[in-house]
Amino acid sequence: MQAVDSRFLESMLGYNARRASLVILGHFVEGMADFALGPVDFSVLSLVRHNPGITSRQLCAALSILPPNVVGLVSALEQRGLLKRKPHPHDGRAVGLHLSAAGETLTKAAEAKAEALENEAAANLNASDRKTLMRLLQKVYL
Amino acid sequence: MQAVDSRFLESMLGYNARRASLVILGHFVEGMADFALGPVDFSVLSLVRHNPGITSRQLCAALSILPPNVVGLVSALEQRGLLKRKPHPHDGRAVGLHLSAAGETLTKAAEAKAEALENEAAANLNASDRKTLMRLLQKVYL
DNA sequence: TATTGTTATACTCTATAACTATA
DNA sequence: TATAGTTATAGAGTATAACAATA
Repeated sequence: MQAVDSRFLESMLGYNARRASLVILGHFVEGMADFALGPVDFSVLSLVRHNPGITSRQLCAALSILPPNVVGLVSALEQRGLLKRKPHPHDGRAVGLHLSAAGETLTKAAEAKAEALENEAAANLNASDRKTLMRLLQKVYL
Repeated sequence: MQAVDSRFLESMLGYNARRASLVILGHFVEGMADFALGPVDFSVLSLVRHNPGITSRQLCAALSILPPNVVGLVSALEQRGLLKRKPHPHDGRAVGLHLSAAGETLTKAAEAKAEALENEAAANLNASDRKTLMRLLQKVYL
C-alpha cells in the first residue's frame, strides 16, 4: 500500500490529541479487561473512592457525561456489588454514592493497574516529557 | 455544588488527552457547522485533496476507521458533489477518490477555517508550547 | 421556579460477519 | 488464497424531552 501524505492533519492539534487518546484508551481497555471495567466505569469508581458521597450530578460535571447516561452506569456497578446508593444527608432529592468493601478493594487494585498501564502507554516519554505533556493538555481544556 | 477531588484522574495521561480532545473537537464541530462537515468528513476531504486517487483502504489506515464505515461517509460526500470515484489505474478492485472542483474550493476554505479554529483552541498556548505538545502527542501514538 | 434523579427514546459512532469482484 | 469495496447488522456511546420528588 502506497504512503499517504497526512502532513496537514498532523499539523492539527485536534487530530493529534484524538489519535493519542485513541491509542491510550485502546491500551487501557485491553489491560483493564481483567477487571471488566470500561474507562468510564473506572473513572466513576475512582471518583467515588476519592469523594465518598458524591452525587450523580457531580459525576456528570467531573466527567462531562449526561445525567440519563449515568443511571445505567451506576446501576450496573451497584448490581455488581461495587457501590451503594445512600440518601444524601442534607438534600432529599440527591443520592450519595459510596464504595462497598468489595468496591474499595477492586478500585484500589484497578487504580494500581491503571498506573501500570499509564507507564506502558508513556513508555516513549521520559518523566519530564510526561509532566510537560500533562501540563500542556490541561492548559487546553481547563 | 461542592468541589470534587479529581486529582487521581488528572494525573492520568489518557484522562487528560481525552478531555483535551473533547474540548478541541467540540470547538471544531461548532466552527465547522458552516461547511456542514464533521471532523471525519473534514479529514477525508483533506486527505483526498493532498492525495488525489487515494483509496478507501488508505483512508481507513490513515484515520483508524473501518472499511464498512467509510462507505456511507464517501457516498454522502459524493452525493453532495464534493468528490468523485474513479476506477483505479492499476487495480481493478480499487476505486480512487478525487475532489470535484466544488470539493476543491470547499476543502480549501474548510482547511483555512480549521487553521483559524486551531489558533482559537490553542489560544492558551504560545508557539513553542504548541509545537512541544504536538511532538509529545505524536511520540505517544506513532 | 429550579434542581436531582429517572425513563424513554433517538441518533451517532464503531464493530463484526459475510458477500462480490478482482488480484 | 488474499485483498478492495460493499451490505447488513449489532453494539457502544451520546443526545433530547418529559416526568416525579424535593428544594
